[in-house]
Amino acid sequence: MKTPKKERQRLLINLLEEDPFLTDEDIAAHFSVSVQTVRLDRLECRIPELRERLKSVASQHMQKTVKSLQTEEIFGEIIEVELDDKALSIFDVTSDHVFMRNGIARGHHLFAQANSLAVAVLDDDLALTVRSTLHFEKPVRAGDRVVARAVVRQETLKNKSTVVDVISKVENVTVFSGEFLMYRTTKKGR
Amino acid sequence: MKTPKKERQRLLINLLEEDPFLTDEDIAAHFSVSVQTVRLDRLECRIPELRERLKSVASQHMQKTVKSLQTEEIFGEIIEVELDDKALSIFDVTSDHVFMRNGIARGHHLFAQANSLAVAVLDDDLALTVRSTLHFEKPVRAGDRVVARAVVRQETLKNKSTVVDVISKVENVTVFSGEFLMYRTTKKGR
DNA sequence: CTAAGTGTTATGACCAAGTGCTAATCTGAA
DNA sequence: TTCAGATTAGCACTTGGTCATAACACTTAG
Repeated sequence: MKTPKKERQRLLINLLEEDPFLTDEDIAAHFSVSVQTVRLDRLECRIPELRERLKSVASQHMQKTVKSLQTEEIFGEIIEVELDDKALSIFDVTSDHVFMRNGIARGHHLFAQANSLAVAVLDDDLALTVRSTLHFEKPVRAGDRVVARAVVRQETLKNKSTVVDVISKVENVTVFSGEFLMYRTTKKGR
Repeated sequence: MKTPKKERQRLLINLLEEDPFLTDEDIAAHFSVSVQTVRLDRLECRIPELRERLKSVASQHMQKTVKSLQTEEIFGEIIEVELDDKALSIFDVTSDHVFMRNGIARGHHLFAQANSLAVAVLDDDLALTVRSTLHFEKPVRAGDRVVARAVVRQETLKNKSTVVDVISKVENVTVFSGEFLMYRTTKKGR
C-alpha cells in the first residue's frame, strides 16, 4: 500500500484543485492505484467527474467575465450624469480593493472612480486627464460605500481645458477629493 | 427552409460565444433543424464539440485566475527597490487598459503603477497616500512599456510625511509625473 | 484457526455526447 | 426533368464516465 487511503484522498482534493483536467486514468497513474479505487475515492469525497468539474470551472469563468466588464470597465457604478455639469457614482469597496496588511483601500481605486467619473461627465470623444491634485482625507475600508460627486467648473467649459472637481464621501464624511484638469478635443455638441 | 445555411452558421457562432454550454441537441432545437445538420455546421465552421468547448473555456479561466493574482495585486512589475531611496517598475500596456474609443490608456492605470511604486519604496506597514499631484504629459497606448522611477525626497524622511516623486517614461519620453505625499506610521526599521 | 471487516481490483452493462462514414431524401433552379 | 447542394437518417465506434456485483488481500477479533 503506497499511501494510506485517507492521505491519498486528501492529496486527491488538492491535486484536482490545482488541475481539474485530470481523468480518473490520469489520477490512477498518479497514485499507482486502479481506476476503480480512484472512482471510490471520488465517490467518498463527493468529487464529481471530469466533465462536471470542467462545467463548473467554465461557468465560474462566464460569471467572472460578465462581472469584469462591469467592474473593470466602469470602476464604480455611475448613478446619474448631467453632461458638462455634474455626475455621481458609487463604489462598494470589497476585500479585493484593500491592502492585506492593514485593510485600507488602495489609493488607485479611489482615484479610478473619481477619474472615470470626471471622464464620464464630459461627454467628449476624447476627454483626457492632463493634471490632477488629490487629497486622501481619510482611510477607506472594505464594506464602505464610496459616493463620488463630480462638478464641472462652468467658467472653464469654453476652453479645451476644463476643470472637474470630485469629492468622495463615505456616510457623508469626505474621504477623498480631487481636482482634475481635463483636455477635450471636440467642441460641445448636442 | 427556416434560415439559409450561411445565416444560420453566423448565428451559431454568436450563440455559442454567448453560451458554450449547449449540446448539439439543444442547438438543433433552437434552429429547428436536425442534429446532423448542426454537426455539419460545426464541422464547416470548425467549432469543436461541447466537451472541447468547455475544456477551452475552463483553461482560459485557469490562466486568468493565475494572471489576476499577479496583475491586480502588484500593478506593474517592480524591478528594483532601494528602500527609502528609489525604486523602479515596468508596466506593459495592453488593450485591456485603454479606452475603446481612442486607444489611449486610462489615467488610473498610470496612477496605479506610480502609486503602488510609491508605497513599495517606503517599506512601512502603513504607508498611505495623503496628497498627490499628477501630470499626464503624453497619451500612452497599447503596446507601450511604461517605466516608472520613484525617488524619495530625503529631506522629508525624518517626518511621518514623506514625499515621493515618480516619473514614468515610454522609450525615454516622460508620459507621466506625480508627486506623492505619503504618511508613514512605523519608524524606520532595519 | 476461522470469520468478519476493510480496502482494493476486476468485470460487465449502460449512458451522454459526441465522431466518421454511407446512404437516402428534399428542394430549387437551369 | 435533371442535378447539385442541403438536409436527414442510420450504424459503428470513442471517451470518460456510472452502477452493481463479485472476487481477492490483509488485518484483526473471537
